[in-house]
Amino acid sequence: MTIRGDLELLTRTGHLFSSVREEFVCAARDLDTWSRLGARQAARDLVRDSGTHQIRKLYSSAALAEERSRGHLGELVGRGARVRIAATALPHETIVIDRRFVILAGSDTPGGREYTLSTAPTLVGGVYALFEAAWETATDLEAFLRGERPQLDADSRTVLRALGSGATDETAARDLGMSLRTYRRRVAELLDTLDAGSRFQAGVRAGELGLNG
Amino acid sequence: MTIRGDLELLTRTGHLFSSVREEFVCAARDLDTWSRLGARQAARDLVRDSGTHQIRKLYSSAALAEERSRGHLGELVGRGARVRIAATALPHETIVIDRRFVILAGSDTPGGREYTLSTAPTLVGGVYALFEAAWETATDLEAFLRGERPQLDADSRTVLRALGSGATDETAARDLGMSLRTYRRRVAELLDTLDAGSRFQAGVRAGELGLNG
DNA sequence: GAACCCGTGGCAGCTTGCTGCCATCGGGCA
DNA sequence: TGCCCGATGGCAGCAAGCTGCCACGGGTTC
Repeated sequence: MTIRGDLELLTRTGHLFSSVREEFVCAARDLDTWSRLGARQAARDLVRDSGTHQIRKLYSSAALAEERSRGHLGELVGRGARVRIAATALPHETIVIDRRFVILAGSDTPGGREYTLSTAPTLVGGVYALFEAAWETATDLEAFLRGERPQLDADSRTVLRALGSGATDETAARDLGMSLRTYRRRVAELLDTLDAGSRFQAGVRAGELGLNG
Repeated sequence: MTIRGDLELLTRTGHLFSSVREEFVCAARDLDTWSRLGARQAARDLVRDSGTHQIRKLYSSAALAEERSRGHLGELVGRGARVRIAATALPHETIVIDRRFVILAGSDTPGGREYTLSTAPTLVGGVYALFEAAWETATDLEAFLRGERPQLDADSRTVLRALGSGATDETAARDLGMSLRTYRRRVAELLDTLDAGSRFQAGVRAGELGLNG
């Protein structure tokens, strides 16, 4: 079933949100959608009486950009929801309720954003399975905030990858098209920001922070 | 569009598989489905002329249970496909082609397995985004196979900890009460068993395998 | 233009890491 | 005892990594 526009979404699916029995899972890029709908309050209510059901929310790191959003997420966690942060963009909002309904958000169009609501078990199951897989390996909000990765620039990331490849400085520098001296400067800077006393230690840190790809 | 049974699936979607232009992604528990369809050969053909498009396959670790399957996966990789292993079960097979079609498999029913084929952009986009998230954090087949931790003896673990502490070889050797030469032998052995080409890489591996603390 | 800052890269000298070679030591074994 | 074997450690030489110094080029500022 296709739904066009936020208003229709609210009227058509509003009752679903208050009928959650066991589980409410949601994947999204950030918290904009619901704030735009003014549905933040509804979500809050949803969480409030969540004694009976489980709430899981998976966001991209973009959700942490604004201070306001961070506060809201913290509040959610405080009320019993589980929040995790995924490494990818999650451009399409996805909601699965009780493994019975799935709501997928499309892209913005002139006529308003398009949503798809479905109860087909195949569809719900497939989406749920993928959500599960993404959820399983995402990092907990708390851990993510604690881990506050020292955010490296693109340059450092390349160096990191080169280091991880096991190449010597010489070949790595050549591959990256920079001089040996500069490459080593980069490495030194990297060790510095990672607060590592040796390359080995830096490797461990890099691994911990999941800076590899 | 709902499809009931494997036969119908083949006739209805066969042409899609040969029309892949850019990308073919697939998430599944294991390789049974396609072998059951005798479609293994078709998949092989698909990969063969994959010069133009990209193939990504995400499986649960169940796909590695059988020797035969492992061989098939290796073959896939050899032909240019990228294979990763997810931590979850992935009970529902999912295929996305060129970000235009999505095929979802349901559960077995008396009348045959049920499949859903859709081209709705919202749906395809949503599924694709979730796939992307799951993919991003899954581990590469190669890394997964290698990851069977090489179980180190107590000695190596001490060395590992010393390395992780960031100390130089000299101080580390002194602390461990062994000669510099021996310490370095240990380190060399360690790099060998970790299959690392540099200390940095060894650090990453050690982190991956959680051999710290 | 002159003065300046900043990132880069070459050079040099030093430290650290790596490894082949050989001497040594201690433990089994005939 | 004499022999073998594996582990150890010293040594030496080389490779790799580290860093201070200075020069060059491209911006910016005055």
